[in-house]
Amino acid sequence: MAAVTSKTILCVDMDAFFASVEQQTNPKLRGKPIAVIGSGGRTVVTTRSYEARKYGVKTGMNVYEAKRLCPHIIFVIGDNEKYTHTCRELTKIYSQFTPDFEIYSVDEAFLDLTTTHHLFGGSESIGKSIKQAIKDKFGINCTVGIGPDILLAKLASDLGKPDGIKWIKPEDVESDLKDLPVKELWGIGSKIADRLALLGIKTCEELGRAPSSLLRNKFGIYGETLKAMGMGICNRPIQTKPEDAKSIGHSMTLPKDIWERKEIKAYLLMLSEMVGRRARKHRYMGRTIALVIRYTDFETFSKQGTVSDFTNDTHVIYEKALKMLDGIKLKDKIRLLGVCLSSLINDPHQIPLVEEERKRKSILQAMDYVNDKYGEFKLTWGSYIMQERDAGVISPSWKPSGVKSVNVK
DNA sequence: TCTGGGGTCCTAGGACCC
DNA sequence: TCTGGGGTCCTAGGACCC
Repeated sequence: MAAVTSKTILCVDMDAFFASVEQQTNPKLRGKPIAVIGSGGRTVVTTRSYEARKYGVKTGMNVYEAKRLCPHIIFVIGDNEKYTHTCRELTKIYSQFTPDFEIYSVDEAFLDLTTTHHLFGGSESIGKSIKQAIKDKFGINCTVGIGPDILLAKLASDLGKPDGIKWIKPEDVESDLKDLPVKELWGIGSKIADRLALLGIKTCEELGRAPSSLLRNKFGIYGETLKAMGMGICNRPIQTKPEDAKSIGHSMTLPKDIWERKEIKAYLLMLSEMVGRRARKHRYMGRTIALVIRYTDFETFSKQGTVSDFTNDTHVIYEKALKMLDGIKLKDKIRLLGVCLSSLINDPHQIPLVEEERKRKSILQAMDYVNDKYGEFKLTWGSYIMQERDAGVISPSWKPSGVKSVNVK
């Protein structure tokens, strides 16, 4: 392999982003254990402050469990506006240091400083400047990780948390990864970690030294990637231009489990409209439609089908979803319903976004991310879209009464 | 009193065609 | 007598991420 011209990647990861924003907005919350949750009745903890973490409160916990662990925890319903606004402002800070950055999610970004770090006194100096700028402007902390690739920059930010700055230099990769559990790496979850453990591989060093043939045999095409990851090598480039979406979907845990077909249909229509409307707004059409169902006992499955023509028409999506529902003999009450449109193409009837709006589109994606997180019907994806929604895009005539309870607040 | 939502990528198996 | 196999499309499900 040819000697790699080392890149310099910087990862900025907000510390407890939503919770920090809330604490900054409302001084009464500062220094206290808080958890940001959704507005629905069956919500979970999305972000918890560092004060709450001390009690063992974790992301994904339901509110009762969080309360049990931390009786004086304060729950705050998430406010997309605040987070998307902050995210948008953050990009202004990043762009001062490089044109090549990727908004990976609403609270995380990667900056490629390879060609610009020398202009600002080095990457560590940039990291400090960014941290300070964010602190000054928003009063919140972030952690900066620096590394020769995206995997290591991300790892560095994880290791540096909270409110830290950590640099994994090329010459330190080997020692930094030596005893690091593989689970710490971005892309290795609990299942893969378990399977690796069965092979006697627990640390990154062991992973990097494992025989390719073994990994390939056990993990297929991903085996090579895993081995490279163990050595701290990652070829994923910074995506400065957002890629086209592959799917657009919405799902919701219903306010209560339902069985009545009439009720199910009402939700399916609503979900189909949410999907169709988003596809139309972003100029996509698709021809694969999936219906997702979760029963009371959490058993979850999906059924998908293909329609002959690409569509983003609410009713085409709805009718297909309904047809697939007809093919299912429900064994229990339904807890969650979802509709997803995939096999997407750009809507040929619409003019694609011009090049100059690329960056803006990536910000949009980040905002989508927030709204995805609070994907309930009443929530918007960004301020400028809210107006249209407020204008009543969803006809109240077919809005099922049951949804109202979701919409409240 | 239970357990969110939106994505991407990968695999495996079947249908169908040449 | 015997038995093919590549390629593509499609569906279902799992793992991972924020």
